[in-house]
Amino acid sequence: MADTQENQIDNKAFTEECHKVLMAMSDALYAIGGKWKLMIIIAMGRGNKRFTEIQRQVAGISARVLSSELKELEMNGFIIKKVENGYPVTIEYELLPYSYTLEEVVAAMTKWGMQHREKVKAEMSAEK
Amino acid sequence: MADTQENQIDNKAFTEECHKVLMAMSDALYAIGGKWKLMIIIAMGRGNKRFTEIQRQVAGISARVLSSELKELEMNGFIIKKVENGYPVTIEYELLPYSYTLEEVVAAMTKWGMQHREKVKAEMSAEK
DNA sequence: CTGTATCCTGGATGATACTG
DNA sequence: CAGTATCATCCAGGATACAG
Repeated sequence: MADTQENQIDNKAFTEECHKVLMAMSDALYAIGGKWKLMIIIAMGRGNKRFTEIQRQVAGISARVLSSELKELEMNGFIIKKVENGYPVTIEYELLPYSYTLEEVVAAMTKWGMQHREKVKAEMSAEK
Repeated sequence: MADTQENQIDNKAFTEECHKVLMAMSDALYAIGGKWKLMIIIAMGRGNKRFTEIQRQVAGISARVLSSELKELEMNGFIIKKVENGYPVTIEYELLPYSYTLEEVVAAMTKWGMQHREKVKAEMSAEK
């Protein structure tokens, strides 16, 4: 009985904690989910600042999509667009400090991605 | 001159490293990207094993989508479907060990998601 | 309860051409 | 170089109904 009550309490707390975690994950996916945002941030973190540089580095992204992703990233405080007047005008994108709060996420995902690639490769050669 | 050469070497190595990281991220996004997979794994990690339990916990997912996501997760070795014969038949899904390799990723993302939520909330109240 | 079958729509993306 | 405009396409996912 006491056991049953405790279990109910535990389950309730557990469910609430689960909701919190799921909500956090949902928030994260909303902000940085999708096919490109993290990859753009990685490329920029490696020193790519110009539109064309980023596009070359992030294989497969089109100008239209890169343009709209950069706008979203700017709106959400991850990057800033800098326009230098001159001949010709020079445009550079830079990471803002908020991008660096993603370092752990990026590190964890890339590490996992590398392990996963190894696993898939091993399976490929295993099955004939 | 030597400086220029060294820079070229550095840049080349740097670009290659960037490619590796981007490829790893791309692999990871391919396997666990999308709106639902990580959330399903979180819910299952909290003890939800039945189809309906998972659907209730992962707010907003439809039966059709959950069904197809579970199939993909099973194909990719993240979960296993267990069928217990009885009256009625009981079906449970369980995380396989490979799901636990995602722990760091999940932890990093949920932590970031919580911080992000706080930041957004702070901005909301700031701008009247 | 645990799904599957259909139908359908919006938004994301690709392709291509064009501009300052 | 750094994009924008336009059009066509595709598919994830929602809604609903149904089935074992």
